[in-house]
Amino acid sequence: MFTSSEENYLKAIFHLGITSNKGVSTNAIAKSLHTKASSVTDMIKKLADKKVLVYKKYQGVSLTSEGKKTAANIIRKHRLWEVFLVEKLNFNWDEVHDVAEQLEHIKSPKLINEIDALLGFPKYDPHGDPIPDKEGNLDQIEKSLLSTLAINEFGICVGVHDSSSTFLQFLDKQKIALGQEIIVVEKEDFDGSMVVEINKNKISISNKIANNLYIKKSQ
Amino acid sequence: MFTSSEENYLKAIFHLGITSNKGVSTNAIAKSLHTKASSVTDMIKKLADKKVLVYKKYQGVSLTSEGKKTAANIIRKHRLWEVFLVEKLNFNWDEVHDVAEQLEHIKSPKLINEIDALLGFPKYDPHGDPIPDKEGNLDQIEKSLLSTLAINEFGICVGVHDSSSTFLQFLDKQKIALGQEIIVVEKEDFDGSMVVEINKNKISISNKIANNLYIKKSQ
DNA sequence: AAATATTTTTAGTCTTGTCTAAATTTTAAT
DNA sequence: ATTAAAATTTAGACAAGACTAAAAATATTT
Repeated sequence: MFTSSEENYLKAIFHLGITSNKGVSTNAIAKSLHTKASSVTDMIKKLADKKVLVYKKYQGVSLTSEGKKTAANIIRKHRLWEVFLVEKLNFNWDEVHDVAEQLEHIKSPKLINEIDALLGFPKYDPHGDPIPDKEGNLDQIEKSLLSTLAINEFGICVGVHDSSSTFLQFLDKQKIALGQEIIVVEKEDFDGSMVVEINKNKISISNKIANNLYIKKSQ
Repeated sequence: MFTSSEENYLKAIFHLGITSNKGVSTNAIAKSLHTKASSVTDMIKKLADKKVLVYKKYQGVSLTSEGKKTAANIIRKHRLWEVFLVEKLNFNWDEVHDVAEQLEHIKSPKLINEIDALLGFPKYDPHGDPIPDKEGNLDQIEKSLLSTLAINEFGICVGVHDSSSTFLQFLDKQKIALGQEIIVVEKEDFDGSMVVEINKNKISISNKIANNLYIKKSQ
């Protein structure tokens, strides 16, 4: 069994490990958890003893299959709770993260399985992120950042990269929601901004926004 | 804000304080939390500093109104989660305690208010215990232990004293549930056992059981 | 290739919450 | 009213998880 702190490390390392095929660096973990590198060194030694990751001094870490499974399970719980909060308890998608961060550490297999069933076994959370199955498998769908689309390309909004509440509230204000069709109308080379059509409205999107919105291209 | 550990102490002291009008003793708290008296002394000093209880060396403690409110709020959360688990997630009443013990420490006013609303603002938890309102008021209903009823007295099962899973499972096996009418048919002076009629069945009840089942007398 | 910068680790400290063992106070019994 | 017993507190220790500052290893520049 793992403490909440250990679980948070596993989750962070799992997320960081997806992008890089090399080991995850101490500093990267520290940054992601808003902690100090020395604290990370202490913790990864502990987790290496528990066989959930492999650690060679100065070489970063990578999760064992046991570690991956454990991490995926925490992410599964986090995302299922997020769906529950939005679907059953009238939370907005920008309000769920902090609460799910607490709920993901509750230890009760029956609890999370029943929540899963109550929700009808959802596959994606409110931000479009896939929910790992009980074995820890996580399906990666084909998606692209809005910023990579060319003029006249179109697709469906399927997720957000940054799920900070300011960004999500911005999307709400612009009436941009997951599942909506979006078409690139204009692109400005100068600042990377673009004009898109969504919901029959043309709106101007800054480069920063376009770098945070995932699109599933339709061909 | 309070740590989970502090919250557990407040809850324990609240429960112990209901029965005694004097201060709650260090040993009683230690026993209730399965901890040592010296640990309790440390913690109550800390809680006294936080103004949630008053403490005079060797004299035990009692909660301030602030402390009572905080404790009642934790108990409110615990009992609402228990209702949720039974009503929405197919938990049996003997399975809810440990999970609720974790869930009660989740910090999110919106979460618990929405759970309350989802459940239709219940007044009692699955064991018949009253749920405090948002201000921390807890209504005490008139109830008696089954063991205190005389022959031919009858009433409604409204709660359990001991809510250990073995006792609750025993009640399930005997088809005894809250809300059912119960009549005392025979009483045995020798061992305090009794025969009662419940659900058209006559069953024999040991003294230990009769001391753990609460009845609301009908007159 | 040497010098510099960055990253990582080590060593030592701190807080929270727990413990044991010993000392003190209160309560109960003779 | 002493003495014995029980309850409580103090003192000192420990584990978890964090920190700072300094040392060591790795990367990057020149």
